[in-house]
Amino acid sequence: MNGDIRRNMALFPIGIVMKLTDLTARQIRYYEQHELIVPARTNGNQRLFSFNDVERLLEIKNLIEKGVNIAGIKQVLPSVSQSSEEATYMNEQSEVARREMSVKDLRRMLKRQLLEKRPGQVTLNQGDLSRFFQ
Amino acid sequence: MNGDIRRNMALFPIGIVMKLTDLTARQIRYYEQHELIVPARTNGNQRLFSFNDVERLLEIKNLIEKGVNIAGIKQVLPSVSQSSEEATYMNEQSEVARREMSVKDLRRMLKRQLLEKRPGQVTLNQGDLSRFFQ
DNA sequence: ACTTCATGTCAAGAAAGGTGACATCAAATT
DNA sequence: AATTTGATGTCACCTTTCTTGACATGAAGT
Repeated sequence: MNGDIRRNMALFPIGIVMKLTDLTARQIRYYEQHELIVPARTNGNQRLFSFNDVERLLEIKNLIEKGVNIAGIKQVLPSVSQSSEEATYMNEQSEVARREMSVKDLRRMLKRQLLEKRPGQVTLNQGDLSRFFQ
Repeated sequence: MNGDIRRNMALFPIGIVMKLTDLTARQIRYYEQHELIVPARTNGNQRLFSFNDVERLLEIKNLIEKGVNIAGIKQVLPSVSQSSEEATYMNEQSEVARREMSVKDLRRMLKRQLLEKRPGQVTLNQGDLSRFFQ
């Protein structure tokens, strides 16, 4: 949608996303169950979230806090983007991996940037991710 | 919004609207209480609904049936139009009343057109009102 | 006069949302 | 290889909100 492929790269396991969004794994899986979000999966079936996924989760959190129920969120948020469905699960064999930085390195770097700078509460707000894509 | 002043004319008391929308008075007042709709009032404080109000109620009904709660409807539907707030309560003294047809006559006519043609179920659906404004 | 409408309140059922806690097994990381 | 992290599933539970029905009383409309 954006043209920026990084936004759709499936990078984060659920543990990271928990910390980024301050949602419990229970909640995140609950929202997936109700089709508010469709994260990619690794070959081993573990969820991997993209930046877009994380932003969507932040929007969901936002609406929930406004009292909007699941059905309402489905009306408000654009239906689950096919971009998630065809999300790029970047493994070491992918074409992108052949460039300067491996996915592993990218994830490590982002993990540091996103989490380690803020001890204690690391909750992001909507828009906080945008600075990574200026 | 439309330029068609008739869409904002406060014409129908709650009883008519009940039949048009198949909502109970309870429900309609409930939606007003929660600021989903702001009908005009007569001098005697009774609600008077415009065509726009009725259409809005049909949309609300639609969303309710999809399971969207009040908070969600507020997100989905454009916030209550100021057109309702400054809704034209047409009484016999108003300028429009000086034209061919009095408001009383108009209401009688519409009542017949909208209700008497369909015995039993007279529930309208979204868009049904549009034929009055072609 | 008769019908319709307004406001307010009690009640209550139903669903929805959200969580916690386990248990078991598989995947990933180091 | 060992440790951590994640997946699925389930039972249970609580709390809240929604949403509506049903009355009662008094005023407005026709």
